[in-house]
Amino acid sequence: MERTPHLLVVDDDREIRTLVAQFLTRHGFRVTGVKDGAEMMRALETARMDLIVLDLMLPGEDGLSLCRRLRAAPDTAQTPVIMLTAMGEETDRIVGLEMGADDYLAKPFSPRELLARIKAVLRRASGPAPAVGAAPGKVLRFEGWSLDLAKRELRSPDGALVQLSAGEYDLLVAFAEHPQRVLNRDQLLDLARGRSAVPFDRSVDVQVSRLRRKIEPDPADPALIKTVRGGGYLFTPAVTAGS
Amino acid sequence: MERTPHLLVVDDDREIRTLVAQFLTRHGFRVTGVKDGAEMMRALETARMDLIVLDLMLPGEDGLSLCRRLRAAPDTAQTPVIMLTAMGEETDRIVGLEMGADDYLAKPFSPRELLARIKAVLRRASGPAPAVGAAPGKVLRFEGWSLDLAKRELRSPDGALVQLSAGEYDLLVAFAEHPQRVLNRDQLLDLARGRSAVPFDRSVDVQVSRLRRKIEPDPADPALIKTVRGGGYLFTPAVTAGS
DNA sequence: GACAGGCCGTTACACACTGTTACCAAGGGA
DNA sequence: TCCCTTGGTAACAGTGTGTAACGGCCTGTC
Repeated sequence: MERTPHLLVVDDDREIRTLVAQFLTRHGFRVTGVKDGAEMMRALETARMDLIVLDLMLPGEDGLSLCRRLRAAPDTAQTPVIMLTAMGEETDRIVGLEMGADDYLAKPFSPRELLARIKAVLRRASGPAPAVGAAPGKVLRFEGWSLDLAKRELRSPDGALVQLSAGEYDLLVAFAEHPQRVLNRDQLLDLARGRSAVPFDRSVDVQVSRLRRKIEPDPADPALIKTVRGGGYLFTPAVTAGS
Repeated sequence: MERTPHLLVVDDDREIRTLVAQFLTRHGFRVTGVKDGAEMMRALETARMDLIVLDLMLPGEDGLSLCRRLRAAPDTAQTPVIMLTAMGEETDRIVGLEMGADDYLAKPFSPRELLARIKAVLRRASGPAPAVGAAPGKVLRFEGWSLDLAKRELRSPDGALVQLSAGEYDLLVAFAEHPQRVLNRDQLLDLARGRSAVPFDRSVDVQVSRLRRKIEPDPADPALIKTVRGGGYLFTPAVTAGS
């Protein structure tokens, strides 16, 4: 998505609305602020929105009901919604998410957190809708290597297909999606296997060793996957995403 | 090994400060308490902090102003701040968040809540991965040497890769990021290891000795890392940051 | 259902790293 | 000069990491 994402902020508190709008504008979004559901609908008729920040408590029709209506309309069924609620009540969160909100934020919230969640939701939404078994058709490239996320294939700089086991592939994706950042064993286990470490868990070390054997020019002196003693592992190359 | 997060508590009420510090220490943090902005700035010069708990009402410069200054300085622009205020006024909250605070807590607060928020903010701060391909690897150069922070690599003036252990690398980064400044053993330990010194701690001396062996032309008469008797060590070269 | 083959977690051992200790030398005040 | 303090570094021991080997599990084939 090249163009500036356009956000719609729906909140009846003028101060919050303005503040949030200013903050998000400073961070590179186009922002429209409205005070209730009626204004929201009018805004949606005139412009396509990339994401809606929706307060739960609104005069007139409340956020939940509006969210349901958004989901029902074909034009807005796919538009991500982040709900704001005054209370951090579990039930609100559950109901909000059930109504189709993509994320939820309890007031008082920090603008930074809202920003982070907006970015996360947009990132999630920007990939093509996950069809059956299809990963986003993305290719990650680093140091001549290319990692095709749709095909689950790795090609070496000379274009040869490198056979990776499922575990090696998942680990490499975890690394390639978090480059130049030290990842500890827990994080890697979580990213690649979706589980957490048990005491004396050495499985990550062993998988890293196996992966290095396949992608490092000199596995004894690794260049791509560096060990950070006491910290974890670091994927050193700059990674670019393409298709 | 996760390093213990180091928190800075800024509050002019000695009792609150001590109480909070004790509580947080019991829960596994390293805590430094100071009473005003001047002391805060001094503390930040000597140690890198992972999070700052900042009272709004302070003698001298107030919390808001300090927060703005923290955000403006490159070293602390990323350091999370949690604001404490005596009044639960909405405007204070908003202004605090606008100044760049990450979270906000109204006095009187329960230590547990503070703890929960600190943990949440730290989780968030370490949180989402930077966008793929976004991080431009920084390189520090001095006297022909280049220290690649993304790859964790050191190259000598003739371009050869110099193998450093994790500890040697971290120590060198600490030096290179604070050149031409005497750093005492406590500061070096904090910068490079994220821990504080125990009595009779000589580990810094030993690591410096090991590092010198690898980067000094003549380790017996060091030129890059000078010893300051009774003071600490001094990294003498001018350092330039590039990419 | 039996079997083969590959994958992956566990274990064990070798080796590298790092904090501690000890001893010696250098620095500096009296 | 003596003597105490401070720093350099060798030696050692505890800890973390690399990786070979093993075995259980799953999958595909017949």
